[in-house]
Formats: sequence, C-alpha cells, structure tokens
Amino acid sequence: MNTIKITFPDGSVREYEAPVTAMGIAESISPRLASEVLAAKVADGKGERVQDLQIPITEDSAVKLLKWDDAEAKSVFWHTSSHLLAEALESLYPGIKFGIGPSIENGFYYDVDSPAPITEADLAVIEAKMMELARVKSPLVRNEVSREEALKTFTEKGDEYKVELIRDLPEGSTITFYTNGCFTDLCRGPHLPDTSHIKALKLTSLAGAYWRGDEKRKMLTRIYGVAFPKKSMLDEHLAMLEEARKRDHRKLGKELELFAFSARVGQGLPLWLPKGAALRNRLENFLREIQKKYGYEQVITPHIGMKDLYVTSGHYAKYGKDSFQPITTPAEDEEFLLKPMNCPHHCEIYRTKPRSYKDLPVRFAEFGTVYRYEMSGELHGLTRVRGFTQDDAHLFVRPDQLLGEFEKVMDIVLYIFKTLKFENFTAQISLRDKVNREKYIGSDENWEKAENAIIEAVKNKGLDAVVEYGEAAFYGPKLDFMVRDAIGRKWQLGTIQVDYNLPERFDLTYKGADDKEHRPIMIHRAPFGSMERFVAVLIEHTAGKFPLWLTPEQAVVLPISEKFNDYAEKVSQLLNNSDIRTITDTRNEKIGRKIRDNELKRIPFMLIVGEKEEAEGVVSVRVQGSGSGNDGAAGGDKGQMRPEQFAAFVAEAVAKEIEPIK
RNA sequence: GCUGUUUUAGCUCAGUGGUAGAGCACUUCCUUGGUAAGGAAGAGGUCCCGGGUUCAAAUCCCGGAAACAGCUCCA
Repeated sequence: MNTIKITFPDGSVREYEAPVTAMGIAESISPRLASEVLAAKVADGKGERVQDLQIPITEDSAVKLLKWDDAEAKSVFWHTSSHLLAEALESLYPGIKFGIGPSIENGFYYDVDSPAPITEADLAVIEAKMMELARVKSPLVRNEVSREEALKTFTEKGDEYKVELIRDLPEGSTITFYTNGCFTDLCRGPHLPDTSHIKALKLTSLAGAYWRGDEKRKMLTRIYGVAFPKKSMLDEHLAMLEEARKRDHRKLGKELELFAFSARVGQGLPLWLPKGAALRNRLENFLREIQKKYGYEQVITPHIGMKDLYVTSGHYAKYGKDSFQPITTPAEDEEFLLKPMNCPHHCEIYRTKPRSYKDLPVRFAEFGTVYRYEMSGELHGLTRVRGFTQDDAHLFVRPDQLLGEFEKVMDIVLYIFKTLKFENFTAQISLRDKVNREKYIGSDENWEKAENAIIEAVKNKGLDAVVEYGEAAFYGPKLDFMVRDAIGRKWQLGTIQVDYNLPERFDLTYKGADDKEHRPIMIHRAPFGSMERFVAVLIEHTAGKFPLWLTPEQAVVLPISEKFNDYAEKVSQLLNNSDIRTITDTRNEKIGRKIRDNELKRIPFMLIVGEKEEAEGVVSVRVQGSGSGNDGAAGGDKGQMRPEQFAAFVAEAVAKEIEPIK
C-alpha cells in the first residue's frame, strides 16, 4: 500500500491509498458528485486520457471528474448509449451483426447488418427495449482479451465485421471487450459505469451507410439516436431541432418566394424569383463595392469553353467523366464544355498581353456562373446545386506579393463575415493528404511553398484555424471558411486558394526587373463561396428575417383608415424625395383584410394606426409589419407624432433596414 | 450514384380498390380600423409520369422522375 497524490483542476491536492478509482475519489468528495460523475480525465506519467470510473489509479495523477456538461462526458455517455442500442437490437433481432457504433457530435449511431429489415416503425419498439434495458442498471464490464480470443469470439458469433476490425488492429495493441447485459462488444471504451444514467433517449433516424465508408462495400443500416440523463433535456433537444427546421432555407425560400426548382428545368438548377434576385443583387453589389476598393477589375467570360481549355487546365482529366458532357456543334470534332469553373477563362485573359512585374498584382473578378454535375443524391436546396454563381476572382501575383495579397483577401472575407454577422464560422486550412498524393498535380516544392504561405498568412492574421489533411483542391491548398446551417451541418462558404499549377499549365509569365520571364502565382478566391450557398446559409442564420429583402419599392406607409389619409399624405410629402411610398388609395377600405394578406405580411411596410387624432395634426402612431423586426423598425406604439416626426421615424427605420451593409 | 422514406388544390396535409377531401390562401358580397377578425357564396385537381392487374386503380404490381434523410462525393 502506498499513498498517491491526486491533483484536481482547481489545483487542490488530496491523498489516497493506491489503488483508488475515479469513482472512489468522487465518493470521497460527495455522494452527489458520485451520482453525477460519468467518466474521468486522468493525466499521469503515461499521458492524458479519458477513462472509466472503475479503472484503478495507481500513481500520482491529475484527475478531472467529468460530468454531463463536459463535452468528453457527453461523448462517453453517447458511446455507452450506442452499446445499449446494440444490446436492444441483439435481443430483438437475433443474429444481427454489428459494424461500428460510435458517439457523434450530437448523439450516437450503430451500423448494423440485420437479418430482418428494420424500418422507421420499429424504432419506437427498439427505444422501448433500450429504456427497459437501461433501467436494469447493467454495469459496463471491461475485459482485456488476447487477439486470438477476440477473433474466436466474433468468428463463432459469425460477425465478419468485428472480425475484420480486430484483424486490422495493430499487432500488440491491447484489445478490450465491454459487456453490458448479454451484449459484448469489441470496444476501446471508455464507458459509463452502468446504463442507468441513460434516462431519456430517442432514435432519430435510419439510413444506409457503407461499411467502412467505402461505396464499393456492403451498405449497412445506420440507426441514429440521442440520449440524455434527464427527460427534460431530451424534450429541450427535440424542441431545438424543431425550431431549427423552421429556419431551413428551403422552407423559408419557398415561403418568402426567393427561389424555386422545377423538375422540367432540371435537378439542382435553381430559379431565382424576383425577391431572391433582389437579395442576391444587393449582396453582389455589396461585394463589388468592396472589391473596387481593393483594386479588383471586373471581367466577364462566356458560359462555355472549348474542351481543350479544360484539358490544358487539367480539369478535364480529373472531372471530365463526371461532368456535364461536351456540347457538340455542326462542325465535326468541335466540342465545348459548360464551364465548371472560371479559372481557365481568367488565365486566358491574363494572356491577352505581355505583363510586367510592375503590373502585378492583377486581380480579375467575375460573378461567374458554373455548372457541375453533382451526383443526384448530393443536391440539397441552394447549398449544393448543379448550376451556381461563384463570386470568383483570380489574383496573379509575384512571389514577393503572395503573402500580402493573401492577407488582403482574408481581410475581405473577414470583413464580409463581420458585416453580415456570421460569427460562428471556423477557418480551416485544407492541405494535401499526408500519404496518398496521387490525386494532386504539381511539384512537391510548389505545394510546400503554397501550404506554407497559407499557414503563415493565417498566423500573421492571428486567425484561429484548424488544419485538415486531404481536404486540399487537386491543384493547391486552401483556406476555407466553414459555417453551419440550421441543424448543424457544416458548409464551406469563403475559400482562398494558392495555386502554382495553372500558371504553369497556361504558361503564364511576366517580365521581371531582370528582363527575364517569371511565373506568377495565382490566388483563387470566393468570399461568399457561391451566391446560392451563401444566401442559403444567410437565410438560416437570420431565420429569413435578414433585412436585405427590403427593397425601397416595398417600403410603404399605409394609413389604417381613411380618417388618416390627410396625415399620411403629409407624411408622404415629407418623404417625397425618398424611395418610400405612401399608399392612400382605395385599399384602405379593405385594410383589415390586407393586413392579413400574405404578401403584406411578408413585405416590410409601415402602417399607421391612430387611436385618435390627439390634437391638430398629431396622431397616436402604432407601427405594424415592419419587416425584419429589428430594433429600429420594430412595430409597436410609438406615441403621439406629428407628420414630420413620423416621416423622420419611417425614413430612419427604413434606412436601417435597407442599408445594413456598408 | 447507393440505402430508405415521400409525392393528392397555391400552401400544410387527411384519405385508401367503387362519384376527390379539410384547414389556410384565392374570388365576390356583407360585417369590421387594434396585431393570425367574423359570416355567406364561389372558384380551384392529368391524386408525379408511363405501363400492368382488375368490371373498376389516386389506392395493388412493375418501371421511371423529383423531393427528403443518411452514406459516398464536392474543381
């Protein structure tokens, strides 16, 4: 017996007789803690890890007792939930085989190969079984086993998936089984001490998923679920999801009449309706103005290009088979492709004349519409479409300008995100796969230069960025800005890419101060990503209440009854030079009905409601239906106002609504 | 593309082998200035498309299209 020192997160130290378990430590502090603790984070000489509460701690360690509020505890909780799901499935579907069953960001899943098909209708039955098993309070028992024993167990059980997983474990690694009730699984852990912590759960959906993510292999049934230590938490979670669904851009886009799809036009080819087009134009103009300030020149290029253009760029070899197929012409052997990107066209613009080092950088910008034949199952509202418009630009720079220009592009992206209040973005440095490098073109030397330039720019700007390997474009690394949609799916919006490759393929040059030809470097960039995707995410972030849809024509002052026509007329005169209309026509007679009119409900407008005319020319004003409901223009009683006061109020409120971006 | 689900009025959806329905929206009239008003009348459908089974198909079967969820993919 020896005494060990346990250090807690607050720095306090307690001594225990070794061995002691994390649960023992929790119990020594308070019974309440012992009942709430789910797992432990232990740091000792061997490093830091999250582990089961029952694992003995034998040396001096720093211990953090993890409760529900810790992200790591949630992940343990959901991992155990997936084992509970497996236990329920095994009892309901004898002979069922299991793939993997991890915790995920918001819950857990298990991939299974069931002898009998599992349908949505079965989920309730499985849930009930899980709850029944959870109440039994089965402990999760950890066992270390030998590789032979592990293989034997699952070979006998006939579960080829687990056998494959065991075979793939590195030689000499510790293999552990966890058992809850009658179910034993190959698992690294950690787990909850027992299943009774799981008090509420919901199996949320059912989907196919390829075994080991390989589309050539068998498709297993994936059952998704989420579980909580309290019923109220589940209710909250479900309510939150419900709320998120209301913000879905596809739903709002239809309701707000922003965009539509037509099977006749074609899958994934959005039709922008008048209001959506107005919104998109505002965003484009916003960016145009910024780009002008940053020295970009606007260019325009055709929607198609000769096949050879894309053979030169390397895109044809990479994507030709999976793209919209070539357009043929009456001329034999003539083939055009719908342009899947704007870069080759911009390279050709660069080539229109000799360039001097003094001309660089040149920056060509274009709202360029491109067409990509995405797999049908990938299409998703406006976020993934087959025809879309990139807010594209290509910068051709000298090596000594690369870093500075890259940082300036970052400034633009960050400025846009800030102005439009996209606070929850993550920056991602997308580099080559560490191992598999066949899919990339260009020399290692150039790749390294490009990757280092991005890393350095991010460092210089003090931006928090995660590094992802294998996420680079095939011609160069990227800095991507990711934003989540209403239900937490991540979408790439802004992107900045460094490319040494296309300049070589298109043999782009500039004359240096040394009178020799040099190769420029290209920066591809799209701060919005695409107008389609950006609008989609904007809609979800603002729940469709982004003020941008207010166009001047839609702002109207409408007296609630004829009694106030004169008053409204005066307001109208005062607003004469603005874009705000005053309506005092016969619609007033049906005003009560018009308030409920779908269109008027959706478009921002000012409605005067007078309690009475308080004094000569003074009316108690109430404002209704004014658009976004943002502070400045929100409806409500505004008190007594003279026409000039009301006109000023309207002008200010509308200005706030229609010019949120400067 | 793969697996599963779905497709009925402008919208949200019910129906289920035997004459196509509801609520909201729309039109007209009446009533009404108060944040989703009330009343009356009316209009509106290739029940996704094509084939088959049947005396009879929106409903059952086969094929296709599109949408949704997930997987895989994303220049």
